Amino acid sequence: MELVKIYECLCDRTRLRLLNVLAQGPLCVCHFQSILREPQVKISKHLAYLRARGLVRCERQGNWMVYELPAKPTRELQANLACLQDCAQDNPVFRRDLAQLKKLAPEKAVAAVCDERSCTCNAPRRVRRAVSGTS
Amino acid sequence: MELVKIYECLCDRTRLRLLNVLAQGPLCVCHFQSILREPQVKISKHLAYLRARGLVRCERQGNWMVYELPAKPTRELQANLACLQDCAQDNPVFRRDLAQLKKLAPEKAVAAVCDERSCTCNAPRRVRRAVSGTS
DNA sequence: AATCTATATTCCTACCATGGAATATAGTTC
DNA sequence: GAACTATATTCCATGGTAGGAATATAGATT
Repeated sequence: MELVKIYECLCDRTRLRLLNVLAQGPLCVCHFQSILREPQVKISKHLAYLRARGLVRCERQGNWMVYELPAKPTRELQANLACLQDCAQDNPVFRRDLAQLKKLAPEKAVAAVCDERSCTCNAPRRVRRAVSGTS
Repeated sequence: MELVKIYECLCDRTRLRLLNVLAQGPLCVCHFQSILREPQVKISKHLAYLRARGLVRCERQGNWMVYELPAKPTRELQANLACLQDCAQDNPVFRRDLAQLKKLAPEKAVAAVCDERSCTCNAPRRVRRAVSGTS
């Protein structure tokens, strides 16, 4: 039963948040990181989980991987994503995520990829490197 | 997030079948057994799982436990049960289960409890007993 | 080619769920 | 009250999943 696979994807809080944000349009991984404020491994793994089960697709754009919902979802997937959208209305977590999304890309409704040069998502790594240079 | 709990309940094939049948009305455990053709432990455990998470209620009637969907489900639960109903339309397993249900209770759309005397759900046990009596 | 950046994968640990066999429990009937 | 019926619970083994730390990879930049 394919339906079970869908529900398996939906029964994790992080994955629900990812899908909720993705419903607004394609997005790259580091934006997910800063919107959900979750570590890179976690985001990446859950996206892989969703990808393995056909709930999302992804495409490379330079350094960035852009994730998106499938163009032609199953009837079952479509119904459940709509249901999720519906349920997300009231939920403070989901609403906050969408607010964060708008902050990252205020001009267009949807943020696709980070700025050309460097995105600020992984700030900590740059800091660590600067420190090591002082020795 | 309560929504996750709902999806956790939905991500098992047996539980989906139980909920699909329950959408037609209250039902006792042994009817579930014969409709799904699954062993008693399995049915009972999954019903307990659903009960612990508030997806079903139950009430004793003599020897029988009658399970039913909650009278006033959450908005979220309501939405997801409706979505499940929608998805179940096409699914052969779900359809077969409903057909079995109608066979058990053709007169009324909904079967509540087994016959007064003895229900035929647990036939194997009676056989075993007969055998032991021959010694 | 060396370095950097964004993302993925591997390894590990802890936990939770599933399923079946056996057993317990709570009503019912005789 | 003893036997029976419907259902629940316990015990056990197995497998899947989540999360983090460390590491790998692929493309970009210098």
